[in-house]
Amino acid sequence: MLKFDIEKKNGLARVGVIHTPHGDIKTPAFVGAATRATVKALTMKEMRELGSQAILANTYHLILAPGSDLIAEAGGLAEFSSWHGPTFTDSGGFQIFSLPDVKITENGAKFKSHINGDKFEMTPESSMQDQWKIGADVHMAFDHLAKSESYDDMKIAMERTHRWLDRCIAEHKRLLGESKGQNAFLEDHKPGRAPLSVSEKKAFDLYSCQEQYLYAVVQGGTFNDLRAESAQYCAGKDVDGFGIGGVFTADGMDEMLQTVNSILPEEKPRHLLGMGQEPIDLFVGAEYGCDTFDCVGPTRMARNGSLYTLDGRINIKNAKFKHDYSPVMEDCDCECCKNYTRAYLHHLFKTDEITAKVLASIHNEHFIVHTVDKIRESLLNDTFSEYKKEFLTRYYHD
RNA sequence: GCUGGAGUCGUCUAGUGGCAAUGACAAGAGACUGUAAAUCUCUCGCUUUCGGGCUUCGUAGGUUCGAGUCCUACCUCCAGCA
Repeated sequence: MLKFDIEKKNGLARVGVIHTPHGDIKTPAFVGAATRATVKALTMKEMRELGSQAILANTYHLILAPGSDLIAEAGGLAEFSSWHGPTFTDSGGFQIFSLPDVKITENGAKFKSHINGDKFEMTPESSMQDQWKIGADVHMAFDHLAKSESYDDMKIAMERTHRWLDRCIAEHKRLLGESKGQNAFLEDHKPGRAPLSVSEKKAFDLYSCQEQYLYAVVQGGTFNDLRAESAQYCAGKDVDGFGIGGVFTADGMDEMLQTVNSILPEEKPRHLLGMGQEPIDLFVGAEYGCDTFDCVGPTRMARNGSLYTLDGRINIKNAKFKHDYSPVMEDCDCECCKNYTRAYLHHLFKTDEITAKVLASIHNEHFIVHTVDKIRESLLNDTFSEYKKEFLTRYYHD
């Protein structure tokens, strides 16, 4: 069982530490989105220096390239990417269900690679196997995303997610073994049966002495009764934590999280999947009991020239920054703000220099990571509501 | 000086009688939430009560219902010859 210590509670909000085989995560924490085993435009060294505690990679992208076998062969995600810290993988469900041609059956999802058209089928079992080979500390269950926002579609997706969750749990346990030395996966490959492939052997050697953990994913869209039902279902399962999926906007998120996190067992960590582009997502998420977050927003915004400041986002490409020799954000101690001016960033963006994206990504990722770190601090100091009010009033003031 | 070619929105470019005029870049603005995203969208002659109005394709004339497109002269640039 994944070890999670709660240091302090305030309503649903809590401050804690997740202990993973690759190190601790002080929560609440923002996890960098490293979809293809890299945080776009940034090195892992830069990620460490800007204060990131963990990264999240994506199973869909990694099975397309370079393949989960290769990552196992390379020694797992942390070793392969040189991150060496706590890692998460998303199951790939979200990506697959957003593809144009995807056939869903009870067994799983059939789809074509967006890169070369190769045919794939992902099932709860295959997602678990791929994640096992990729070897992140925390895996997400393979879930089914609704094809529309309608109640009926949400219900269908939720119910299938629940059935798939049971299969994910069974396969996860089989792969890792109920206890060390009693690995069911190895039992399956006794002499006379199918031998272990090289990558399976490699993965077995790597992970049989080390735990990997599984989070169930709560679905239900914007419907509180479905969210409650989903949370109830997941809460009763033998998993290490929970992902909360299918959330796209902060509107109504407080009520939804209140429903879900009041039901989920308090002692297990919760990850709010994909939210964190808007600071309000992080304040509301933490306030209502989420422990970790991930989002591609900060780095994507950065690559497109939209930079966070305490007074809201600015578009550094705007002509008004041409002669602005102040840092992107006053009192920011990131590598970008400590050394470079808005005018310089403006110039780098206008001339399409690679460094523009690097510096902007450092700043945005730092901004979001530190905003969550400060939320943690404020929860410890009992100043959360003041901090939230002050931050959001200033940030969202026109 | 002669011969040939060329001059179209900030730049390059399409255009061979119905054209405010193609495309690209540049410029200006916007979007982006479990990343098919170093991506995508909009504006880009001047105006407008959004119907339109006005001024444009080196310059000046001309032919024509109508000219960026045809004719004449001139100006500028390029190539070759002197």
